[in-house]
Amino acid sequence: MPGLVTFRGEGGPLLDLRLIRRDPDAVREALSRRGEADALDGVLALDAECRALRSAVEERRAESTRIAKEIGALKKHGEAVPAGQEDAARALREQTAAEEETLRDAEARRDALMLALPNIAEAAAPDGGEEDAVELRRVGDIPVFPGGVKDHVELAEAIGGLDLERAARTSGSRFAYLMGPLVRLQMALVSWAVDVVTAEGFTPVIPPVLVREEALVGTGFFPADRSAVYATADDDLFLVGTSEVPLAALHQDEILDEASLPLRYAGISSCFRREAGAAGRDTRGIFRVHQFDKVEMFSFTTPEESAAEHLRILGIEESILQQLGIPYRVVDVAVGDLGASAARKFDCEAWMPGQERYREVTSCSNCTDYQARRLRARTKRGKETVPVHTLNGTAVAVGRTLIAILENHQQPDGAVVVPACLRAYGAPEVLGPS
RNA sequence: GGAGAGGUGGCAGAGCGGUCGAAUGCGGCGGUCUCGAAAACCGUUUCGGGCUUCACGGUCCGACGGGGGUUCAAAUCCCCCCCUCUCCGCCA
Repeated sequence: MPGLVTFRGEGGPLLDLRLIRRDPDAVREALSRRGEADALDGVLALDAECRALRSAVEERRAESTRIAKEIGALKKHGEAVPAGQEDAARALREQTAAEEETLRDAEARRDALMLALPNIAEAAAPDGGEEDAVELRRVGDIPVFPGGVKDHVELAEAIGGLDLERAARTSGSRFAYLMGPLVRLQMALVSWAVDVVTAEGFTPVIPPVLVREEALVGTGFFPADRSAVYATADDDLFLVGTSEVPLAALHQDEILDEASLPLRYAGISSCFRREAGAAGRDTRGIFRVHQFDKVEMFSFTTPEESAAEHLRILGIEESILQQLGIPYRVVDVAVGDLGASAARKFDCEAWMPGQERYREVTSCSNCTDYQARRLRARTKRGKETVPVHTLNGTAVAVGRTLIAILENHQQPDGAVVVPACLRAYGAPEVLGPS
């Protein structure tokens, strides 16, 4: 496909530069909620510099073209070129080259700053940091275990489904061998989830999990979260932490027909995370591991539809947890805890009896036009070309969902009753200790 | 991995140093004709950015896979990279 493009020379708008110019105070205030207000003034100063330089450079280029055309016309008609005209043109060009260098440099610095700015949060998103997420609701009854609670490691090992020690020997900490009955359970879970989201209009996709840097920049993981991503040693490829990355990049550099929106995809993939900076946290079991599998929903919508799509995705996530019989709560994540690309994020946290608290199992974000700008995924609005909106949400994060199933549905004898919806997909009714 | 051929507008496909953002065909859009439609005919149809405008618009710059170079002048010449295709090798 010859239309496949690598990188655009002159680059598209990132955070809407025009919006920044028109109303810098509003943007500054929005960014200050995320502690990034200062970065804006650097951008504004550089932008003014870039525009002044660009005007000057373009005038010179116009002059150069004019002279070149004159010379061309003369030569074409066999007439003599006035003495010194070519020398003058050369001198002008050399002058311009120096200015172009300055312009390129200024624009590169401006773009580097722009690339580091996070998205502007929705006004309704709560202020604050990690502790300031607002609980929206709790659904499902928390199970009680008079005879005592086992956590997922005990339960999984007892049924021959997990080997952590050998995984550590093979690959280090935060890896697992998932085995036997848990493999069957995972496969059922994935197949079922794919059916559920397919019924909701999401096209299943198995995407590449190794991607170029551009896809990670485009989705906002770079430069902000670079340390979380595995890089390959001999190739310029990176292992994705979520299929959101290749799904977003699916329509990179495209102008989508508005009538085709929303476009909905469900990525099925392994996910890889370095978990740098998480040392010592959640070290037990498979709650926080370097590799896990996930079914991920991803939507491209018009700007008007994204907020509704966000709630729709959240609804699907909740429906999945309800069908699995997992008690959960929904939280509205505070601005300071959003990823760079998100304008609003809802997490579903499942009750984990082994930890006696709610922990994140799914998450859905509205990235508005942030990723679309970076990836140049657009649609036509009359004569205008506008960025689309992108959203992503977890259908099933397999590892954490397995934990929630095991721990919530455990029996006094250590057996686990499998949710009914999975039985048609090849899961046994009960996982019994061997 | 080795050898070769290529990458041009939504698609097909010319152009191979000057007035080319780019012939032609198809498709799309608008119109004429028609009760309506088809056909025919006429017109129109890329993207990004700067300046200017309340706006409609105007004007200039850039882009022929990406980046760099040669030249007064590059889609056209040179170098590097990316991608596609064919053959060979290897492989699930």
